[in-house]
Amino acid sequence: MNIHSQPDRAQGSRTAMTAQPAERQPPSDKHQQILDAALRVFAARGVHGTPVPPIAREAGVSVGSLYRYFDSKEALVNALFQATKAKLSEHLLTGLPVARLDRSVFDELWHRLCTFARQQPDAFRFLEMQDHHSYLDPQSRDSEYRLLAPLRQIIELGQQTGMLGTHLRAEVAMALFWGAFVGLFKAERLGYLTLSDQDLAEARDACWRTLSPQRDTAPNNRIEP
Amino acid sequence: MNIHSQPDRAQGSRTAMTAQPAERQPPSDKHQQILDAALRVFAARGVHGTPVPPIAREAGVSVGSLYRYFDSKEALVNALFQATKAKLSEHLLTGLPVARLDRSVFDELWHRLCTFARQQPDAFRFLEMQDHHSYLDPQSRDSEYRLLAPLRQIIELGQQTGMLGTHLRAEVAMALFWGAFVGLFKAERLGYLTLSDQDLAEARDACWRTLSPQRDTAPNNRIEP
Amino acid sequence: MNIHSQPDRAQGSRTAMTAQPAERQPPSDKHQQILDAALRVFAARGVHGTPVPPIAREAGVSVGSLYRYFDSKEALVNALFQATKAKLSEHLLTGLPVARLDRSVFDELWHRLCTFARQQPDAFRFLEMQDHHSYLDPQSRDSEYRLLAPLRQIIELGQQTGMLGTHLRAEVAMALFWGAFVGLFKAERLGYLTLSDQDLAEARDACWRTLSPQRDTAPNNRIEP
Amino acid sequence: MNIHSQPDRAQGSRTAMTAQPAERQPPSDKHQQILDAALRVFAARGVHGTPVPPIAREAGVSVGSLYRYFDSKEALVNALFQATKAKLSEHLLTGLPVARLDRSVFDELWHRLCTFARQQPDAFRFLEMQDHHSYLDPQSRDSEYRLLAPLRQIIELGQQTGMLGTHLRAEVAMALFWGAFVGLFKAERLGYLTLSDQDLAEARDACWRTLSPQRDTAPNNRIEP
DNA sequence: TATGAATGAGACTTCATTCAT
DNA sequence: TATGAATGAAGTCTCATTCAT
Repeated sequence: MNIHSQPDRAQGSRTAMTAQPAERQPPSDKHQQILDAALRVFAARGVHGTPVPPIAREAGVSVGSLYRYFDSKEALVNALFQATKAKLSEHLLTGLPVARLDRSVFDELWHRLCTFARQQPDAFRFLEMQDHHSYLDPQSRDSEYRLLAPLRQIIELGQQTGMLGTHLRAEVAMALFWGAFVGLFKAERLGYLTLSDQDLAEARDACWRTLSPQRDTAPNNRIEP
Repeated sequence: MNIHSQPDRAQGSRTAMTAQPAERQPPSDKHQQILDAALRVFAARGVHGTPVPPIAREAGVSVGSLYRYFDSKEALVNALFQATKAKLSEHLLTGLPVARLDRSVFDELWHRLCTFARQQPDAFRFLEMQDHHSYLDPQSRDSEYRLLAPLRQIIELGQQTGMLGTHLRAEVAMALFWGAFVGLFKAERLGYLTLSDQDLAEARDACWRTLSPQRDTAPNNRIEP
Repeated sequence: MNIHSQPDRAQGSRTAMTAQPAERQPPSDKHQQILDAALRVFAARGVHGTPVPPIAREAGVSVGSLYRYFDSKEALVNALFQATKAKLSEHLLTGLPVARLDRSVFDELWHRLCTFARQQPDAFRFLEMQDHHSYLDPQSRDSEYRLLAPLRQIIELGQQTGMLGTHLRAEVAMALFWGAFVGLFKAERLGYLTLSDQDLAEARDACWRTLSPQRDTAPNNRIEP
Repeated sequence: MNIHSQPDRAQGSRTAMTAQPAERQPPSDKHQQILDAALRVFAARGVHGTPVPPIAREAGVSVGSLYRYFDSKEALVNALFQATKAKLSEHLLTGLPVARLDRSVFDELWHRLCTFARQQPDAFRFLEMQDHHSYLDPQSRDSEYRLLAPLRQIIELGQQTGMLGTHLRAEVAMALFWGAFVGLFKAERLGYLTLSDQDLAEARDACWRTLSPQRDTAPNNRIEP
């Protein structure tokens, strides 16, 4: 059983939608070239820090052409955001066995996260950026959700099947887990550490422990001010 | 043993002060007014997305005055970054007993993180932003380190005294923990969940479990693709 | 016989005029301090290149005080221009025997020009500047004339008494002479040469020769293009 | 022997060109249009006194376009300074016979100076301005020298061949001569006189007399103060 | 269709002048 | 009267977008 039971249809319907007026060629060569170039320069210099001409230059097209494929810089950013989220979503979820969330599925998920962060650092960095809110449209914000929702479902499933503990609400568990993973690679990018394979394995095990059923609960004995 | 001294009183008095007449800091120090205003607008709209005039307006001063207090917008951002980092640093570490990192100290630290994120959401959000690298000067980057270094020392101390497990390198443990906490409040800010006190307590316990000594290690049995 | 037959009266009347409303003290201490300071900084950095605060600082007064003595920066520049022109005028003409323009009077005039350029280089440089037209008022332009007119009269007198040649109209003679002198010190200021006393004496003699009665006139035999 | 070649034809054609349709340079080269416009407005209002938008307007381009052709206002001023100095240099020196500096060559040089000052008054005025030092780069200062050096060589040659007197060091002679010429046209621009052809011829003869070998030297008998 | 020069609104910053103290 | 912090109009420059070629 796959999370994305019909991944191709979803992709197909999006294609059909934008192909209507024959004025945009979605998977055209240049379209993709521009997205790829934009990802590179945005990851390097940020969205606000990058004028349009360098994007076009990096893509090997003229500025005028870029505007034939995207209505505006903002439209380009949103398209890129959604495409990149979709790429991550696909990378993480396609073919992931989710009948039950056991340790092997978790390890697989972790592995996929790591390969994405390692192999597509620009994409990972771009998605991480937080000055997005000023130009992301509702649809883009939605694409954020389209990635997180399946992950939360997996966690809920794990809790229902007893593979994960119920000491955390699923949303909270996911926020912690996702934040921990992002924090790991952010720390590496900022130069605070270098992640060896062993580090990643140990981090994975620690995260699993966090999510798995508890054997004890330490009492809250915070120092009262 | 205290790192600094009297955190709560300082915090308390600041809170009381802001409740005074005009809802804003008293006009004692225009420098501070501008920093406060900048924090609000930067948190709301990002640094690149905020022109200087709105900052001045929010601070209740003219643009010219703003430039009397800060050489440039970039200088303002850096000053704000350092001041905010210092505020967080002070909030977290002042008076924190660090002779040994036991559960009670950890809970206190967690509590302080939560009160900071709750009481000063703009500061928390501003520090989280990731498009900083394009304008932060070396001194500002340094201030990042001045917060993280003590935290890492605490973790190392915990590992040496056996209160924390050694299954994670201290840097990795800190990156995971910090990322998890940030992820929690980021998820709330983005509207993915609402954090109850119980959620926070459960998350705290889960994080402690992650860091505390392990009783077992699950074998890596990832599905090979 | 003096050129300025009643120098004091002219000065006196100007004083009386501005002393009327008792709101400007013309020869007051600060008034003069500001003029002196303005001359220094204008000579060094140009009028447009100098903001008002540095002038006040150089004068040892506050900006507010400066504006009590001068209505505006433009008014200050005009007052300075007129005062400096008057200073030069006085330096050159006061007590100069002009019953007849013979060689000794010419030499005296040259000597005075040189001492002014040497002893008050800021004043000389300031008067030389040519971006004046954008802020000089008619009265200031007039002060230019008040210096040149007596000089032209001297030349005319010299021509009438036969001490100078009549091969040049008086205005033309004066423009040539004045330009030559200015060119000399401008070249030195720009670093193209260093003027020794002998250079100045030789230049003086050359200028005298130019103005004195001709013994021959070379025919115009320019190459026709 | 010629320094360069065919000055008059180049000059003539340029003159003819400007008489074409639109009163302004043909729009062949926007770079040149901007330089021409800048020369006009700078000559009229000074460099510091002229904002960028009027330059663009005078050139018939937008401000943004101006910045496509010149990195900054300062870069524009420097480019203009160098181009104008080169134009003057070419106008004066191209094809000038300099095997020996005799009267005919001197008259030719004078004629060229006059045509330049008459036909390109803006260029002449712009070069004369003295608030240049605050924005001219080393290369521009160098271009000043590239004009003066050949002139000084000509004077030195004239002194060596006995056509000019040796009573003045070459640098001094040149400073006097150049200053005298500048003073002449500056006086006309300021409205102190109007130069007829005869005035110019007489001034030319007077300058030649100043430079040519002396027959006598008057003793210095300045009045001692 | 593709190009990239041109546009001009709007960004950051300066500075002549004012005015509360 | 003296001060200098405050003001905001105006300056220099950038960049998302358009359009003639």
